[in-house]
Amino acid sequence: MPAKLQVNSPKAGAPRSEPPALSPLEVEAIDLFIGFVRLLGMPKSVGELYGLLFVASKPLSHEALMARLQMSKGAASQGLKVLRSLGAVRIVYVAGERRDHYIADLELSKFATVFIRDELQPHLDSGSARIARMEGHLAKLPRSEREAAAMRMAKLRHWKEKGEAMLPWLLKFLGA
Amino acid sequence: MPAKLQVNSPKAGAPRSEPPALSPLEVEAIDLFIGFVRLLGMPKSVGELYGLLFVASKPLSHEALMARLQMSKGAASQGLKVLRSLGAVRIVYVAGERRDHYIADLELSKFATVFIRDELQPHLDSGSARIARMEGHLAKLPRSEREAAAMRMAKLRHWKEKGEAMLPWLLKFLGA
DNA sequence: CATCTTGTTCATTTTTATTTGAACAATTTG
DNA sequence: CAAATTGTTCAAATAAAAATGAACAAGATG
Repeated sequence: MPAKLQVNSPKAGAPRSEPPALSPLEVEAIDLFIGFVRLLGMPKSVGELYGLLFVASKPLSHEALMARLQMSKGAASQGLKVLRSLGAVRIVYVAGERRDHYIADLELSKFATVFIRDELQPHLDSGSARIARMEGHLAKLPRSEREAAAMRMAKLRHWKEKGEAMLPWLLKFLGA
Repeated sequence: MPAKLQVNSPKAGAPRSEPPALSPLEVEAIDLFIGFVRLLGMPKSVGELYGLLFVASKPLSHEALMARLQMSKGAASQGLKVLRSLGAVRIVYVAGERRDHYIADLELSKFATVFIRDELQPHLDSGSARIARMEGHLAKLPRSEREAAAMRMAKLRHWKEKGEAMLPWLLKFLGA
């Protein structure tokens, strides 16, 4: 339902001008960030919101975002919540405006940092317990299989350590 | 339809014994790799297949995988195709057996390497052209917005370079 | 304090991703 | 070479993820 975009003209009458279409620059930025967030397994609405905010020259309200991206109120609300939680976006006060206004934090590292903390870290952290558990099961294997399996466990441990060694480095790299 | 799993007993009669249930070790491995492949945005069937193969003490046939994981023939075929293309799994010849048999390549780096090559690289590679395009659009912006936007383009370029600098290092790390 | 505005939540719908299973092609076997 | 086995492909079914929109809560405003 594209028609009847918004019926709340500020005071009355005036039939709410359409929000300006997206400029080529904006489209390009949105497209870029859609790809980026998809890579991190996030919904594309998050990329749309961040992309538009990234090139916006001034703070945009929740409603402006929603209107210009033709996105539902709910989707915008949820996407902005995610972006806020990443620290990728920030609410700024705009004089005389009642609505929340958003600006992008330009530190792209925020995305990666949170991804590492929320996705990678937990996997590695639970890894030790898991490997221990697996080594426990090893004992019950027939002798003939035990050695090969033990070798695989060693591989796993090796990779876990490798991952753990890499993360701090990665974070430092990103943070620099 | 769990009944009638397979009616092809090697020679005749004998009503095909159920495939052995998954051992705790296998379950643990499968669970581990499901998480791992999900992280890379792959379907969980791929993780199931690789997980089972990772701890298997001998090559498993397509059919054995399918039966033990209770997965359809199609899913197994497609999952194995993916794993083969990653180099994470290999077909081995088993004397006297007609069916293909698979073993896992234990180099987990294969997953990451292919992910980097297929997902990250292309994004970075298309990045230069995109930034150039965006800088083209910049010229058409009103003076007031141009500077802020130019700054953002600089940020983008910076991150692209950072990414490009990181990849070779990452690959070396993984490959070591 | 009644009314409006703004934003969030969540049940429902829509869209997208994955799996299934049947048709097919290829290969083997007797 | 007919019959049987094995694996792939793909249309259809199912499951999972995301978006919608209406109900609601929390302020503002007069």
